[in-house]
Amino acid sequence: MSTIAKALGLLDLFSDTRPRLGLSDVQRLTGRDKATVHRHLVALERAGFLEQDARTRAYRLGPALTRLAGMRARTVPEVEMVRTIIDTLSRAAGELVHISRLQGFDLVDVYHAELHDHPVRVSFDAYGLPPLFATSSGKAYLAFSPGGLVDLALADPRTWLPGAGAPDKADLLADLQAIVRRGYARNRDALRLGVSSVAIPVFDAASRAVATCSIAYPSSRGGVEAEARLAGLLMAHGRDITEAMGGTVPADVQAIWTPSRERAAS
Amino acid sequence: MSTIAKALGLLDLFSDTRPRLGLSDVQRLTGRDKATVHRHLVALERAGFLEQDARTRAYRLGPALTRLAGMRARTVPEVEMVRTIIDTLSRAAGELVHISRLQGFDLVDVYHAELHDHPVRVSFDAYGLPPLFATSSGKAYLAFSPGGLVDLALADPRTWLPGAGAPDKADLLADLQAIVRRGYARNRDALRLGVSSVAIPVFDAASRAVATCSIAYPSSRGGVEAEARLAGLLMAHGRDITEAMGGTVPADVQAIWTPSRERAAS
DNA sequence: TTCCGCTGGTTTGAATAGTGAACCAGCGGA
DNA sequence: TCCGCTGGTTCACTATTCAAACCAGCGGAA
Repeated sequence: MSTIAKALGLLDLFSDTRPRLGLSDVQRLTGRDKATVHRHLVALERAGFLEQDARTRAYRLGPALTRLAGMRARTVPEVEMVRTIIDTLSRAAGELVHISRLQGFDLVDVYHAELHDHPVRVSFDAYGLPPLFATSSGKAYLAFSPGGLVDLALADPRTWLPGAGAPDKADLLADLQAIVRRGYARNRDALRLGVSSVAIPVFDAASRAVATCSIAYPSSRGGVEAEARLAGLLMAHGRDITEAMGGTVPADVQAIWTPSRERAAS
Repeated sequence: MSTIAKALGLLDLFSDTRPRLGLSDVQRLTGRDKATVHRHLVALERAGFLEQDARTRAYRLGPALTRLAGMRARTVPEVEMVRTIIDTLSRAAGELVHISRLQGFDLVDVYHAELHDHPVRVSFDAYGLPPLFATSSGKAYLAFSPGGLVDLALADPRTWLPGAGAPDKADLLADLQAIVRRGYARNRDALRLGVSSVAIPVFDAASRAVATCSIAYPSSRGGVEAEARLAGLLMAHGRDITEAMGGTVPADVQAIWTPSRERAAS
């Protein structure tokens, strides 16, 4: 493991629930040497990736991150293009919409939008790297990926529902087939009670699923009709999203996403 | 110079005008060894701080930055984010600097600093909620906001100068246009006799004005030169302030804030 | 007060990483 | 075919990391 990876890994220790860490905290969490950890923290602080509270000496995420993230949002067209679509979608859905990319079996947030003012909203820890099988996004991804991937994913404990062990393969495959037929994946209260979601895959230029777009909503807000409405919204924009990211939706998927009367009209 | 500093320094090579860099570009810009640079780039990419275009093999800023910046925005109070900048600014200006956020048409204090020891100083009532048109901050905000907002503000008596009635719209619009051209708003003895101030807007991620940063000083302390010095100071830090709060300065405003010789140099 | 256990931070020689000149392969143009 | 560029890799040499001991400061308990 490279020094750089180790140092950057320290940034991942910070989370919504743990926003401030002291030297000893970091040392305990990583199990690494204290002297080294300290030098890394200082290096990160010098570069502006962390900043240190003058009083408590605790470290927190630094301003350089904001600066660079802003630059990325302005200069990386993928983000720019996806942003307008997701914003529109969030407004239309009235819920939290987010788009995540897959790195290994981790779902990492590319962009999310919450442009509405429901008093009750899903407060989503968009940056939590949830297990694949615990999310509609993860299932949407697997459903539209080559079969071998499911076995790989099943072999990795990090993809399992917390405290639930490996999912049953037969059940899972049936589930994934249903998703393909339906055109979208769904979740009700799986990862967190009271939170439901629907998700569709996003494809790359070679029509491989590489990312997902999902809408999360409070289960209290709706049953079957709400799900149908939100899933319909997602599928209606599915092609736009994939194309904004430079990809192509496979014809068979597009056929499911396009209601038959529209297909007849076009 | 540590390995970490070198690697993180690579991220600073990316800019709005240079968003995509190949290995050779980075090597040339840094003057460092190609093998090392390559290893650093790969490490950054693995951590998600960069991503590589599959086709051109060029690197660009990665999604981890968005993820971490979002976390920072949620976990670090905005006061903390701007504090160091405002403190520095106050020391450099030798005057009272404050940053206010707009809630409706009220300017509410986010943070202020007065790190100097002039015997004569502007004593500021941070909780006074002064009327919008009576402050340089208010005018800075309106000048850089969509036109419709002016009419809304004019319709609200709470924004008027105390005891003065509604401002004349034509005068006001001319005033606001001058502010946009100048890059900052100013006030002399408007709200309180003997108190002058200069102000610039602070923008959010969508480049909308959402707050202001101003410097208040005793009118006795200076005329045109003092104003020019303080306004210059403000504009020089304008981008830092906006970015510290997670926002983006619109290109046209940045062009006014950046002296032409600096623009030529970069 | 004195002790204790914690905190952040620094120093030491032995082990382990990172470094950089030279190298390779691929591509587009003359 | 050659050239100059690109991104990427290899292997002696060297700088960094490791582990442990150390320091100073703080807050609570005896």
